[in-house]
Amino acid sequence: MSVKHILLGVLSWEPTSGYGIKSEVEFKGRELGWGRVSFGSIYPQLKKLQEEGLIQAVDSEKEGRKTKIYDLTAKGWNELSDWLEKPPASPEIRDELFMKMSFWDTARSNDRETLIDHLEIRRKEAIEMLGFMDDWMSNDYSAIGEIGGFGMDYEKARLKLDIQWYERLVNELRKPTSVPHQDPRELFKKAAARKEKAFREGE
Amino acid sequence: MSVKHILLGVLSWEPTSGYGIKSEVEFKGRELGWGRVSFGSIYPQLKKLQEEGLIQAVDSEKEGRKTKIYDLTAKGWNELSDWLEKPPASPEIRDELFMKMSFWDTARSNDRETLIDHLEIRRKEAIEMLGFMDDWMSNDYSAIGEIGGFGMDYEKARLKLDIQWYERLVNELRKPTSVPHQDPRELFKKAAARKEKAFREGE
DNA sequence: TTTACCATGTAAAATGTTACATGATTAG
DNA sequence: CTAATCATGTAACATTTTACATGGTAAA
Repeated sequence: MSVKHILLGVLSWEPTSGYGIKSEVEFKGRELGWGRVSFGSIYPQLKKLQEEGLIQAVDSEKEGRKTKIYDLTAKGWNELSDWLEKPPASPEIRDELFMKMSFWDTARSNDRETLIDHLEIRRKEAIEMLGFMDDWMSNDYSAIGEIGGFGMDYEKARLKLDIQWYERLVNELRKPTSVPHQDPRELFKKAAARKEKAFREGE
Repeated sequence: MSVKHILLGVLSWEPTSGYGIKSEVEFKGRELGWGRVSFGSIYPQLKKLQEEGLIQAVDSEKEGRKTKIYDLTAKGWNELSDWLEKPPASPEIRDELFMKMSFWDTARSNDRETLIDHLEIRRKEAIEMLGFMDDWMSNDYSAIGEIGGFGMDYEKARLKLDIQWYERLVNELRKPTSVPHQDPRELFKKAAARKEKAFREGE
């Protein structure tokens, strides 16, 4: 969790500024299991980390620019290393597509077209991202370590699975509607009745 | 985003209490792309949704218990449906394992065993979750709709990929260390030097 | 009778985002 | 010369979690 370790980690790659960290996260973090980080959390955190002695400002080589370049201190390297040693928390996946699909059967069951649209957008985005990762992994500028590289390979495998699945699902949705998968307590039937009743009484 | 639509969605399945919503989310939501929801956000939100007229308290069948059962109003059904119509936001994946792997090469490069431990834990968790989902999808109580069922099928495919990948990665890590994948600017070499320097100066 | 579970709620703390303010430098 | 990008920072707002307070019911 926490921006703190993202900042320490990014600085472990190379000393940079708050602005530089933002770009790194924007660029690499997107598909690497980090969320986003805003300036509003980066700058105060950098200040705090400096006060705690985990990072320090180093001389900026970029003349003229009023930029603060930070690097890890010994304490900072230790903090980062200690954090890596702890078992990672379970992944937090918040995917509105899946949330929406969970509710589709009760709330929008006779509209398949909109869901197909959503899936097509996702498919395009995933293909784009895969291309982006391929380019990125074969450019002559970026550093990819052994372990970090494994992570990226996996990310690519996952994207390929996603793309396949989006395609398969669109095909399924174009076939005629089938009956609910499993409904021992007739919840779907009841939900439809509740909905209808709500509209009768509501208007 | 937002607890709001999770509450509306869960209530679309079946009228229930704040406590009941929490259980549903704990139970199903875990692997279905929702985050967690705490009581501290459920109860205030339920109150708010009731004030806004999106949900209403219905008679509790459970005699004796002081429990408030909520159901959607017509307005609530519309709100849920409108939300489903909008293209889902991009997935937010926050996986500390991948974050940690991104930083492993600079901060803990000569410790492969700890990472193997992390991966083994993940593998076990994924296998457990897969078993849980299989049980759950074949019990005689839970309702699974057509669309929601597709989501679960995909989730299972993803878990299988995860398991395979954890295994493959552990195998890779047991082999001797290879050189960094790609390092045109010698960042890894420089990082090692910066780290060493920080410790020399720091102590 | 005691433990586990069912059940609701609030206040404080943590965390983070958005929007704004400000200004320098570089590329076209 | 003007747009894009580099660059830092704060204050207000939003969201959510944690911790606490409270109490009922069911099963062992």
